[in-house]
Amino acid sequence: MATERYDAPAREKHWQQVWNEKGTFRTKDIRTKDKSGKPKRYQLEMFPYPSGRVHMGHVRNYTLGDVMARYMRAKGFNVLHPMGWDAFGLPAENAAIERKVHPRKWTYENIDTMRSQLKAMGLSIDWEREFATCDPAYYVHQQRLFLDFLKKKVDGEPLAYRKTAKVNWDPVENTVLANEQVIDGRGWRSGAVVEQRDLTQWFFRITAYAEDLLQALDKLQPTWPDFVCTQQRNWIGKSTGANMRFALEGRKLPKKLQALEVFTTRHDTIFGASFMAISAEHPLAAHLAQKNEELAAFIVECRKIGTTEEALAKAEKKGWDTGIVAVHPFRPDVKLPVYVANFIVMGYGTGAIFGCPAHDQRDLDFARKYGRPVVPVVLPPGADAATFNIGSEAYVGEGTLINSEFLDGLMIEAAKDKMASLLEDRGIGERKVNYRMRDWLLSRQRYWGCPIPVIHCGTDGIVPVPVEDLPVKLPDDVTFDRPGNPLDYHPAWKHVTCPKCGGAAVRETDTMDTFVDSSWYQFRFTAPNAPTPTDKKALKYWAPVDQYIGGKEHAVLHLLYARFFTRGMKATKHVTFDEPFTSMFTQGIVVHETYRSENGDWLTPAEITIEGDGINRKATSITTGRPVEIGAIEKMSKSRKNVVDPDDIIASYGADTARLFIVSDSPPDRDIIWTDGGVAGASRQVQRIWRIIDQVVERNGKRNSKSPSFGPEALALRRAAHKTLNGVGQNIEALRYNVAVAQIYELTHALSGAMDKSGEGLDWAIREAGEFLVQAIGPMMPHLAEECWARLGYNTLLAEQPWPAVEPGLLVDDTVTIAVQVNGKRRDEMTVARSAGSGEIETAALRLEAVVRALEGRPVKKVIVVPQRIVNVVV
RNA sequence: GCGGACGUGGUGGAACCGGUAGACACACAGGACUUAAAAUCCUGAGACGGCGACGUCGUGAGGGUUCGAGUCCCUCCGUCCGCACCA
Repeated sequence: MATERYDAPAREKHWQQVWNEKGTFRTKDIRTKDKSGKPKRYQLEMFPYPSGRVHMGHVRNYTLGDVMARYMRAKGFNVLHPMGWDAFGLPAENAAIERKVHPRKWTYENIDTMRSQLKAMGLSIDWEREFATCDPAYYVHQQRLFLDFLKKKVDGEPLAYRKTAKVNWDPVENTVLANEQVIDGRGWRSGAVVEQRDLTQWFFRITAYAEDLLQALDKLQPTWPDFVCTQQRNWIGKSTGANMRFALEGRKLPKKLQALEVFTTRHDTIFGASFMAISAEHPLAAHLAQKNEELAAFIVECRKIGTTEEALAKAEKKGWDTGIVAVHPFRPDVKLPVYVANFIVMGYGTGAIFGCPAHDQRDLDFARKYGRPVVPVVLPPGADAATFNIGSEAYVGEGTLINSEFLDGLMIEAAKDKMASLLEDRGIGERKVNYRMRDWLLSRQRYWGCPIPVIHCGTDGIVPVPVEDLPVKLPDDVTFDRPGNPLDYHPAWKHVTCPKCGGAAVRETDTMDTFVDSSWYQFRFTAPNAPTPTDKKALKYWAPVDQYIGGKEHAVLHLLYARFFTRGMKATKHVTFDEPFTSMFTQGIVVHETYRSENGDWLTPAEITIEGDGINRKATSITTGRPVEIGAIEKMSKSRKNVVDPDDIIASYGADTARLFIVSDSPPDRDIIWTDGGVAGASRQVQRIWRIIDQVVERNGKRNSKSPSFGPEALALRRAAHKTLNGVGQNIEALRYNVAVAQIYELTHALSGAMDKSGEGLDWAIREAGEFLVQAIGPMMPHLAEECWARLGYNTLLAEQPWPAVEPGLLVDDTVTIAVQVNGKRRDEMTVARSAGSGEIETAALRLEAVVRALEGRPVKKVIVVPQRIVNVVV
């Protein structure tokens, strides 16, 4: 019996079945059934897109979350740990086009596959709360939220609204493309040159919360990764400055265009202004272009470089002199020529600037090219006003104002303040805060998404679909045999009667961006069957999510959208708080070596064998026997073929091995290199623990009896066991799983070391340490833990056991080993009683032979004693 | 260009508040068991010098603060990520 190998794949199926039958991980409905009075813990990982099969990134994500969920359950929390599917999206439509399979069928087949794969991982998930966002039972509530956002006004404007926006239009596919579908200015599928078209689109007014989303980051910072907070701050892009208006001269202009408004953060430098520049899309440019073909051509040219970002950043600054001039507001005799310039973006500020070349690099480049004057108005500290000159680099640092009349001598901030007040007094400008973030464009001209529940009526305009008519369901009978949005050319679906006047009307055929689906799913899990989007009681108990875990790639969009949506749902009375995720953790990716055959084809790890090690490692193709080049370690991807299928690992080694590999060695937030060697190592550990527990059982210690007195061996083992359990718990809570695993290994060493000893109370201690070991591995290797628990003679489930209480007295040793330094250099160490005082330690240290030798007879100047830590003898 | 993160043995990594750098693991070497191998167990190991006790050096580089720095401060180098003409 003792030498039997643990058959992980078989036993794992068994325990999964037991958990399933007993409903071990089913979370009780808080509204009716749970009366436990336990504190709650909501553990959530980003739900997957059902792309087809589970990949290692999923395995990592859900393992990390499951360890936390299982640990918290053992710690006495009432845990909510749900799973669902981010099921709308473009790949389903691509599959429909390429393989003639309906998006719904494709999606649900993938969900079935992936659900069974996730179940094989042994995740402690309440599968009864599962939902897919493509289910009308889910999106009906999303449509309701949309209608509430449509109605709700924040600062006088509705949260959902329509306006025209530029979209990427593929003239061959006859459809709108997402930015990532535009490659080098061409449609990814058709290869046609993409046009910019104006379409009326739906938006969420996320900018209404720009300031709040920014401010609240300070409160999230301690429990969110720094980089996520900084990226969100940059994305929101707050800048404080002023709007100012310039009178225009030189041509007859319509009233609206007679003044040019600019946004600036450097209103202090107005006396250094030497030109004005407006965007090619500015109304003034459009107006002038009507009667000027040359300008019209220039505008078209500007628009072209707008498609590739790389070119955009490097493109040479170009301008077109309109012949119009702006009057300097403080020096009426100074006229500033107005250019249409390719580096001014319409979407930011007012789409127009005044150029101050001395203190802005872009303006300087432009001024040098078009021969505009460069007058410094800020003098760096210590520089001489008479000789200070701008060369090829603009001065953007601190300093005092010069050449600026009434601003002279002021520091930049003071000058800005004075200038802003002056603008306001004169009525030609005002203080202004600008944000880079734009409103969230949620319209998608796609079939496989949540329909936007409005109706367009010739007489009543935009009419919301009445709540009782929801959901607006997607029609099933659609075809993908021609380009464009199937909803648009469906023969019947969009034709309806107007809910207001009863006349003929048409449905909105746009569907929602799938980021909408994932912006509130975390709340739906708290009451997945509620008749309203959220259930007050359930939400009050469970929300917000205590620990959210997911990929770094969602640092901005998904997390920012979810934060906005929570605010919107608060404004519409669906939730009572602002932030959806109390604590956020971003995991690293799974990477693997790449392999290429002689003719450059990528090969999968399964198609090759490797021999040797270090620089002698050689890879060979299994099918051809030819040498294979071992390439860089990269993110697992289908295109590089460096993928390992989780199913293969689970089938041959078991889920616990995969889970252990995921959590050992690499810190969860860093990238993890998947290697065969590492998997084999994890598998060995699984077997080692199984054997140790077997030995523990053979040893036949009893723990149910009263604790005996303990000899030194037993005491040492008990200390190790209690320290381990304590450390493992702390490290799991801090998501430092790799350190927790290392501590578990230390306990296995202590246990196997004690196994061939004997001593007073040792059998008892071995039994205790064995049980602690099983408890400690529970969150990470739950199947093995159940198997060991049963082997220890229990007929209960380990998953239902509380985390054992540690005895505080066993966490500290009676004696401590402290280092002894001479002049900061370690010379020896000594073991003293923990309670030893400074004087005692000092005398003992000075007596040490190594210390005496190092002193070389020199007089001791000072002795620094830090009890329990270190002694430093200074000479 | 701007912003962020990181840099520790052959490798992944550990080191709470500044207090014995290298826990734990992988790979490696030696040994035990075996006819042999696999599996398993034990031992060794940062580098350099020395038979040895031991000594010197050592956390990307340089400087600083301190009795004491992987940890704090400054400068530089490198890697990765995000944003990218944002006025």
